[in-house]
Amino acid sequence: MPELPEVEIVKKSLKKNVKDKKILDVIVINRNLRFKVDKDFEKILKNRKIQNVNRYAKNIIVELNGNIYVIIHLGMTGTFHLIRNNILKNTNLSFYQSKDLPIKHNHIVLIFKKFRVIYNDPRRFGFFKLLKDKESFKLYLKNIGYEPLDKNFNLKYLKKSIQFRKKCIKSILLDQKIISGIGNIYANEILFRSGLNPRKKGLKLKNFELKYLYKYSKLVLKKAILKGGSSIRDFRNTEGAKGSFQDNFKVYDKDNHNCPNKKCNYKIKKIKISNRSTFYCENCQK
DNA sequence: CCGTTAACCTGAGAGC
DNA sequence: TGCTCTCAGGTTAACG
Repeated sequence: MPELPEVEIVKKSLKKNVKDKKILDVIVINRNLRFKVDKDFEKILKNRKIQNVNRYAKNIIVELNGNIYVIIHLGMTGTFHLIRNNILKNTNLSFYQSKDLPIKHNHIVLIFKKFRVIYNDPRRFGFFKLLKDKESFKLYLKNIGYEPLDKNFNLKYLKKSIQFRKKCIKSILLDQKIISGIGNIYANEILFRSGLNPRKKGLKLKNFELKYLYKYSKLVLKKAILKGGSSIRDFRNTEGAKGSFQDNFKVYDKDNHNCPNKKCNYKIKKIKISNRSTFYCENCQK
């Protein structure tokens, strides 16, 4: 479920706890995630030191000594739990789940000296991808479109990736190969703020509309990160802080609510675009 | 090459 | 209670 802002929060919590720590052991309980966990995953990670934890779009990048990279994607329901030795109370690293370690769907356990980190994922849409050299890591990133917070994400990039496409702008925003990091919530929110109808075709967008898209995709994601992400269910990060961007939703899950634009008396509509729920105001978004 | 659809999974909640 | 149906913050193989 997490999109760029939520993955950023998870990454920060993870980084704070595991950077410069050595992985003493690895247990894979279930290899059948979106991609099968590599056969030598345990062997390669064991006794390696975590040099850094980064993020690009919705991918968490764990950098280990010896040019080993682990790309972690949380899919729809992936969460991390950090459990300190000899302390019964669990510390949750994740969004969207209870503070306690779930009983079912724990798939991967990383054991450190003073704690262990457990990956839980009921639907198993997430993955752990092992990349064994810098080249394959670079290649992996190359196949992802720029995220709105990337310095290369600019008007020129938007023009060349949007203005010739027949598909609708919402599908473009959700296509990680074109623009990465945006998911269903933020696509809806960005389009409302940009005054763009989600069904509008990419090639119909005018330059001034691309400028709005540029502005609001950055702005919405940044603000969501500042607010600690969005959440519909309970969650805590390691500081016990809650995300609150859900209070700033203007259209997502607001069908039949009044349009937030005070000068408008229309109701927010709910439609489906390529099987994803889409919320918009037909008066404010042209 | 392009765009759309079905499929991958489990669990929560609504309606009966 | 329990059954069936729909929906969920994601991605991608397969198809036309």
